[in-house]
Amino acid sequence: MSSNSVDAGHLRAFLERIERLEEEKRAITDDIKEVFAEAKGTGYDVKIMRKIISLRRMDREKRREEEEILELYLAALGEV
Amino acid sequence: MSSNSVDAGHLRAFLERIERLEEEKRAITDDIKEVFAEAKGTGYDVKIMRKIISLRRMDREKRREEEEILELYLAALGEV
Amino acid sequence: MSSNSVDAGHLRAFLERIERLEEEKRAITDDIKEVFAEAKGTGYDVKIMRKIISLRRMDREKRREEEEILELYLAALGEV
Amino acid sequence: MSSNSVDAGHLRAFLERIERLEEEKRAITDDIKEVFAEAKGTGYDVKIMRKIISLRRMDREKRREEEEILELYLAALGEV
DNA sequence: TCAGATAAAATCGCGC
DNA sequence: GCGCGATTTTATCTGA
Repeated sequence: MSSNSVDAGHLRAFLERIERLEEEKRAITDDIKEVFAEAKGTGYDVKIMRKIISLRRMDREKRREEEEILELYLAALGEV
Repeated sequence: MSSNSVDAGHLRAFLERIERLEEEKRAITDDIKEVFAEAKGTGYDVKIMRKIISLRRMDREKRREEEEILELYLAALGEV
Repeated sequence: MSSNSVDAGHLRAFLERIERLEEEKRAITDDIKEVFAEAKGTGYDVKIMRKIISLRRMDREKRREEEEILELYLAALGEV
Repeated sequence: MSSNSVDAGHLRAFLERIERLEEEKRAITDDIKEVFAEAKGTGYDVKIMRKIISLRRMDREKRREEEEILELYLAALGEV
């Protein structure tokens, strides 16, 4: 940034957009907590649930990374 | 937890609710990043923006806590 | 911490141990950078190398998490 | 990179060197954590310790940079 | 109170 | 050489 003519009103708009989004994010975090609490109340083990979710996420990420490396390999072959 | 009669189909439903919420959360995180990127493109300094947001959040929390303590005082007065 | 009689010389010793370890860590980080640079000079694609390393690390972590969740399941069964 | 004649065995050697170094790095990270834990057990505040370490690092960097600029000045003088 | 999960900040390497 | 994106590191927060 090198100009001091930046529009402060514009900055304020950016800040408020971010703050609104952060509030939404916090609400979702709370929702997640509630679902865990509800599951726990139904008799499920939260720790196990977290592990399952973690493993499922790792599967997805692994698949994604494998696709990425495949593309990198193909791109490298294209350069041969 | 002491029963193994828990309903696996129900567990699956909980997991999927959580995963959906986590996805929404990630989407919002991305939105926030985008707003920062846009602000940066407009010439604002992201690091400074983060500081401002952090300070504003602290202000809000401080005000909230002050209101809470005021209510506590008022409640205590009511009991006099 | 509630005592002010903490031994400042002892604190200094802790700080120095940490600082020495951090220095060792930095040295290793530099070594890693050098190996990447050497590999790059030999004609390898650093991005692909990083992806391979990342995938291999994910494999190891996945295996570890699977063992952990197995133990959690066994522990849960023990409580039936 | 334009050749596909890269030696795969050589690549493997690079990857293993890096992975070994990363493991050493992780070990040191764990050592650092342990020292912090030990210090905490002795009654020190980890957060404050981190701040002190950070400040000391900044001091060292500042001094280093000042020396660098001094050398630059001296070199410039030598060219007069 | 503590470890473990999550989010934020700093750092680094790559491409233009 | 510099900004951008990815990775790593630090700090905060939550739950046991």
